Amino acid sequence: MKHKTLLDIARLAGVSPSTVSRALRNHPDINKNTIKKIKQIAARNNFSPNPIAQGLKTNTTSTIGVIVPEITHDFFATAISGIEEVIYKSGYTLLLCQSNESSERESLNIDLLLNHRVAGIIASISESTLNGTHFKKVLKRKTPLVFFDRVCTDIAADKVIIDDEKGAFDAVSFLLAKGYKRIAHLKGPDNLSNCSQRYKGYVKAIGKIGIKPEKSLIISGGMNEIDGYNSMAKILKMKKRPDAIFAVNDPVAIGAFQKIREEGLAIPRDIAIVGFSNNIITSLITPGITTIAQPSFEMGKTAASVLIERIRKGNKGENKIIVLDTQLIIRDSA
Amino acid sequence: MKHKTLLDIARLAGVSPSTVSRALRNHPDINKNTIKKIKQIAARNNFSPNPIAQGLKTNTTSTIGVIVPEITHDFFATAISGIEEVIYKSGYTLLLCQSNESSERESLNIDLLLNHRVAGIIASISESTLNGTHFKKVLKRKTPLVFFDRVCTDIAADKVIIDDEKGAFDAVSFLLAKGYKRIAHLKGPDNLSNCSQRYKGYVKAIGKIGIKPEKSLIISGGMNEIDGYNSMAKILKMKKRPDAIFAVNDPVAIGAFQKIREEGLAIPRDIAIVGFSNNIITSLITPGITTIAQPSFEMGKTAASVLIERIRKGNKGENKIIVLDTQLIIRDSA
DNA sequence: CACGTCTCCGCAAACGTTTGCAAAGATCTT
DNA sequence: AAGATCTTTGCAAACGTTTGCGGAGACGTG
Repeated sequence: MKHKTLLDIARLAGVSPSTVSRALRNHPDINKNTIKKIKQIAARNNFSPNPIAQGLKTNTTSTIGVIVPEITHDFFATAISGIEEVIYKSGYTLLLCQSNESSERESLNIDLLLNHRVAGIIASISESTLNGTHFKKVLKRKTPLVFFDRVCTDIAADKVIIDDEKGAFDAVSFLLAKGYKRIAHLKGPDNLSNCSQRYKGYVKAIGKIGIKPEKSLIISGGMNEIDGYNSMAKILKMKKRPDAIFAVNDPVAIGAFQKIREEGLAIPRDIAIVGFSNNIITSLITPGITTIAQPSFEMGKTAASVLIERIRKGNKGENKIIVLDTQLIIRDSA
Repeated sequence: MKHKTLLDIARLAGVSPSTVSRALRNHPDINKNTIKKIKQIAARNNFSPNPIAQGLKTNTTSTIGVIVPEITHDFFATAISGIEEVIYKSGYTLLLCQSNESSERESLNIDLLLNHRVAGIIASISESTLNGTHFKKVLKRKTPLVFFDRVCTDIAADKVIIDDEKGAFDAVSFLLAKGYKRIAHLKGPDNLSNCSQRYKGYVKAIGKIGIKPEKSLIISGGMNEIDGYNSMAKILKMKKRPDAIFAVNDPVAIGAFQKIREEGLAIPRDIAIVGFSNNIITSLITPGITTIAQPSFEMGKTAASVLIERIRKGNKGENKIIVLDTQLIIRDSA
């Protein structure tokens, strides 16, 4: 069965294609009755205009491109879910790309999306993205762009983030209040803005009580479980172990958790741990991991809303930075 | 900056647009040297043909539509990741839809994808999809279609599944071998083929040692944690409790797990539990949950490969049913 | 030399929309 | 009654490709 075209509807209604085109979009030039008649006929034939032809004519589509490092991360999966919800309601569709934490792949994804004439792009940058040169292409094409969570600081675009520094500060302050003295930090890559912010929060919190951060207690690594596992292994080999761990995110905390358990140590008795993100899993393991709740679904939703607003306004206006709230979730790991 | 067009390249090369079009696709009618020259010029101007114009002309796109019940499910997230991997490598892009377990939404998603002239569709049906009438539209449009995991039995399409009956049989047999006598089953919706298959496997396993399944030990519910939690609550109220639980999937197992823990019971001492899918989480909680490993990433990859093969062959040929292997993963919950 | 056969390329139509412009008829103004 | 203005519609070009067909020139053949 073939799709009906504007011309088919025009013939059925006894008018010209241009009238149908205008009628379906409630153009004020068209008579109210004509509009009603045409809409009826269109509905009866369940016609909807070919988005490809529309795209060709208008040089834009109703598709929104999304680039995330990895779909399988709990945080990104639920953020995408939030994005999908508002995009869907607004009549857009979602073109999904995965950078696999590779900057080159990210750049190719951008080319792909621009080539597809997406109406806008929502992105969270990869671990290996050191600067935003490839995002400049997006700006050049005047394609609306919004970052969420992992943002590019050198690119002028809307940004939806959380107060990572404050979250980290809260987490570490909590540990300090509990009486822990030597707190290690499993740090993420420096080029990721949120990681360096979390690091700042860590430094600030321990600085507040007059301690200087010990170099040896700061272990840099990636954002995955395996990274937490490896960093923890290093820590456990130290002669003077820390009594608590602040992990840059939950997967890293989980990795550390596993290593600690493997060594037969008890949490929090031998070593305490707090994470960041409030992935579901932190509530299911024993002991539950104290963490910072990050509104992932909400972040996806607002990123999408902000983007759509920008699209509707013709990509005009100041760049917004929206900061969402975090919350300390206390469980038994500290 | 505007996108370059075929015409721009044609002018630069001093040939007609048709020649450029053919040259870029290595049409045999075009002289080898001309091809080389045109390709050079195209590359230098980093031109790539406008997919929208191509789509209009050829009435198909290089986009593949994916419909899943929920992106946030571990299983679907990793399956999507697998899909993305092969789609990307093959030069296609991924249009993602979420049915939110709603059959109507699923139907709308199908309309959307067909309207967008996707090259093919990969789907896993929703919990509330009782029959495949809305998938008939896909067949009518002759759009290639492949189901994975949750398939529509009444629709002629390629299918990528696992042997759910065997998986369930293995899981329950394992419990029986361990000496458990009264095994309850937290069952999924009957309309989901894989759920009814798992149920069959359960019945078969306990039938094999001469026991008849007790009606009261079979609790129907959904596929989420909350369903497992609620079903478990019912079970714990029974006067004569089962000594083991076989859950239709891991989220349900986790829900049951939480309820059991809340009641202060011990796993597996008071009650044993086995799940299905091998979500990461089952390995992280204590005790680890015995489950059936389901190759989610692999399923996504093969679904995509099968679809692309079908697209390339012009949607011809027999419908394939590909059954992937499962594996019993023994942990401490039984 | 006349003809057929290849090789290579361009013309122009087509895909299904959108939109500037013109124009026909209706209504108003003086 | 004759313009002027407003309302409503249609014409035709355009968006950037693809593709059937035709044709110009090169080459071979008898």
